[in-house]
Amino acid sequence: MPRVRKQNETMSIARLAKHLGLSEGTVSRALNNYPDIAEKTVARVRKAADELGYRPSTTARRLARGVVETIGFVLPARDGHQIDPFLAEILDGLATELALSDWDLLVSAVPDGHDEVEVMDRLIQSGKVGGFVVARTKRHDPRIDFLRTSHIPFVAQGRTENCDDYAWLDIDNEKAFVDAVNYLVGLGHRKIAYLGGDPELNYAWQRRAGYLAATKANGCDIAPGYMHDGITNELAAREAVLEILKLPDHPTAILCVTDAVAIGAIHALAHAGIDVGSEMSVIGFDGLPMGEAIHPGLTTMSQASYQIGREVGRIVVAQANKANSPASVFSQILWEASLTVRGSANPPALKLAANAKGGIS
Amino acid sequence: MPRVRKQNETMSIARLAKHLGLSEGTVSRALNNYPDIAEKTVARVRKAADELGYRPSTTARRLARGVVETIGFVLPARDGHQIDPFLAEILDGLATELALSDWDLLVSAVPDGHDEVEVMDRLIQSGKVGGFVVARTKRHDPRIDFLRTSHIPFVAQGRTENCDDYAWLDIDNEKAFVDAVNYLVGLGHRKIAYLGGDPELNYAWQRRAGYLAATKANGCDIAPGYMHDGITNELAAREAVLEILKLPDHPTAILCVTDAVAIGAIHALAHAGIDVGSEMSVIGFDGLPMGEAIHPGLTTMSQASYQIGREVGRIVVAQANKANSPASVFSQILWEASLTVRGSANPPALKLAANAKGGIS
DNA sequence: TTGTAAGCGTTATCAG
DNA sequence: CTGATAACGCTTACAA
Repeated sequence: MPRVRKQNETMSIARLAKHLGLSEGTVSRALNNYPDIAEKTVARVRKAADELGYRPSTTARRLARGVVETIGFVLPARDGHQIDPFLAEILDGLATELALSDWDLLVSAVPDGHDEVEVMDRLIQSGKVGGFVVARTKRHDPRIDFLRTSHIPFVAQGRTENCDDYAWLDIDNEKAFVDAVNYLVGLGHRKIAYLGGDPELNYAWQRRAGYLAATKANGCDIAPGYMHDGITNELAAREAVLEILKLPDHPTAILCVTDAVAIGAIHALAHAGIDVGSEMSVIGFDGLPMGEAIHPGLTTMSQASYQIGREVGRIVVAQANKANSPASVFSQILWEASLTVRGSANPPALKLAANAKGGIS
Repeated sequence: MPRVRKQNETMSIARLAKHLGLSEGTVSRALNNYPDIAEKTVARVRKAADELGYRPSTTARRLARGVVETIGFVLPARDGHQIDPFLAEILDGLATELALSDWDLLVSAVPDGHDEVEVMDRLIQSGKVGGFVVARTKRHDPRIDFLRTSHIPFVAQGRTENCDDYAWLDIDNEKAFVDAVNYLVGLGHRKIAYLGGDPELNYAWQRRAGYLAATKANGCDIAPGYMHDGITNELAAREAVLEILKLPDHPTAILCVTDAVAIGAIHALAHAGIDVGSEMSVIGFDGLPMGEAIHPGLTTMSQASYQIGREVGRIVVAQANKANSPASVFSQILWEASLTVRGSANPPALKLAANAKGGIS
C-alpha cells in the first residue's frame, strides 16, 4: 500500500459499485446520463448514490476528463487603494452565475514582486483554471495579450484598444459621458469641469473622450484648469476641487469619472461652503447605493455591475463549452449606462434663486 | 487509447523523465526535495524542469496525495444589499495570504433557493476545498455548527456565542463601543443615541452590548427612541435620524454600528440643517477610507480589515498543516479597534460657539 | 541513490 | 445493455 488513507469514510464509486453489484463503469455511465444504460439500472444507481451520499471526486473527474471547470479571477494588484465596490459587485455576480452553471471561481491575489500575468500563467500551467475573467482593462493590457496566446477561454469586462479577436462585455463609456455632458448643457451649463481617472485604464480614457467630444460638439470651451486626470479616490477629488475653486472663472458643473470621486467632490464643495446642486452641479458614474444616501443625492450614470458580472460569467462558460467551434466567434457586448437623476445636478440659474432665498449676502 | 488527448503540448512528468533518462519516481522526488536523491541529479532535474517549463498538474497531485490546498469562502447570500467594503477587504487580504502559502481561494455564491450550509457541504463532499473561512458570524451560526461536525479545518472571522471549540479571529466589539461611549462622555456628552445593525449578527450584538454597558456605567440614561436596531444601510440610517430629530429631548451624539450607517446619518443630519460635529456628534465603526473624505471627517473605531483577512488566512493554513496534532488547540484571537479622531465628534459645548460664530440666527 | 509498480477515483473504449 | 480495462499525471512504499 502506498499510503495510509482514510478510505473507510470516503464514498467512492468503487464502493458504490460493489454495494450495487455492478461494475464501476456502469455506475459512472448511469450517473452521467449515458443513453445506453437500462432505465431500471439508472434508477437503482441514482437511488443508492443518493442514499449513500455519493459525490464524485472533482479531482479524479478532472484528471480523467482532462477539463477544469474553474474560472480564474486575479484581483488587481493592491496599489494602496482597496477593492472598489464596482469590482466587488462584479465578483458577486460572477460567483453567482458560475455557481448556477456548476463552475467554480478561483480568486487569486498578486504577491509583491510578481505581476498579474505571471500569476495567471501559473494558474493555467498548473491546471488550476480552465478560463479567465479579466476586469478593469487598460488601454493596452498585457493580460489580454497574454491570454490571446494561451489558448484558454476568457472574457474581458471592458475592452482594450484592439479588441476584435476576443470576447468582452463593456459599458459604452464614451456615449455615457456624451450623454452626461448633453444633459448638463441641456440644463444650461456651458462651463463644465472634469475629474478624470487613470488614463491608462480604458474606461477612464473612454469617459474622458466622451467629455472632450461632447463639450466640443456643444461649443463649450474647456478653460485651463478644468480638466484633472489621475483622480482615483475621494481624497484626490477633494484636492482637485480646491484647485478648481481657485480658478478665476469657475465652472458651474463638474463631471466625475466615478461616484467615489463625485462623492469626494461633493464633500469638498460642501466644506468650501458651496451649495451643491445649485451653485455647482456634480455628476458621477457607477450608481453606487451611497449616491442615494448623501445629500444632495448624486446624479449619476448607472451601470448594473452585478448584472455585468453575471453576464460575463455566462459568456465565459458558454465559450468554454463550445471550445470546438471552428471559426470561433466572440461575444462582444456593449451595454449602455443610464442616467439616474437626483439632486446634485440642476440648472445653473438656481444659484440666483438660492442666493435670493438666502437673503443675506 | 481511451481518448484523443493533446498530450503533445502538455509537459508531463513522464516526458520530463524520458527526456532526462530517469524514472518518473526519481524526477518526482528530486522536485519535491526528497533527501535521498543525489545533489547532482536534483540540479539536473531542476534545470530541465525549468527549461521545459514543467509545472506539476495540481489535479494529479491532489489525487495522489489526497489533500486539497484550497480554502473555500461562501459569499453571504445576497439579501439585496451588495458586498460591503469590509468583506471585500477581508477577501483581498485572504487571497493575498493564501497566494503566499501557495493555497488557493475558491469563492462561491449561494444560488437562490439554496442555503450556505448546503453549498459548503457540496464543496467539501466533492473534494473542492480542504478548509473554510467563514465571515460575518451570527450569534448562533449554522455554518459553524456544520463545520464543527465536518472534520475540516476552518477559521471564523468573528465569534459566535459558543466559541470554545474552534478557531476564530474577532475584534473586541464590545470594548470598542465601551471606548466609544467613554470617549463621548469624556467630551461631555450624556445623551447618546445608538443606530444598531441586525442583532442576529454577532458583531452588531456585541457593539450593542458595549453601548448598553458603557452608558449604564456612566449613568447616561437611554431615553425612549434613542436606540434603533436593524439599521443596515445608509437609507435606513437616514430614516432613523429623522425619527431621532423628532424626539422632544434630542441626543447630542449618535453612535453608529458601522461607518456606512454613520455616513448615512451624517448626510441626513446635514440635510436637516444640523451642523455635524458641533450640534450633533457622530461616531462610526470600520475605518473606511470614505470616512476621511467626507465633511466633517468621520470619527470612528477603525479595524484593519485587510490585515484581518491576512491573519485569518494564515491561521487556516497553519491549522490545515498541523492537522495531525492530537490535542487540537485552536487559535482564538481578539484584536482591538482603535479610535480614529476626526471632526464628527466634539464636545457638545461647541454648539454655542458655532451659533455665536454664525452670528445670524 | 535510483527504478519499479501500485494506487488515488474517475471516465471512456472496446468486447461481449 | 454491461463488464473489463487502460488511461489521466503524479506520489510513494519497497525492492534493487
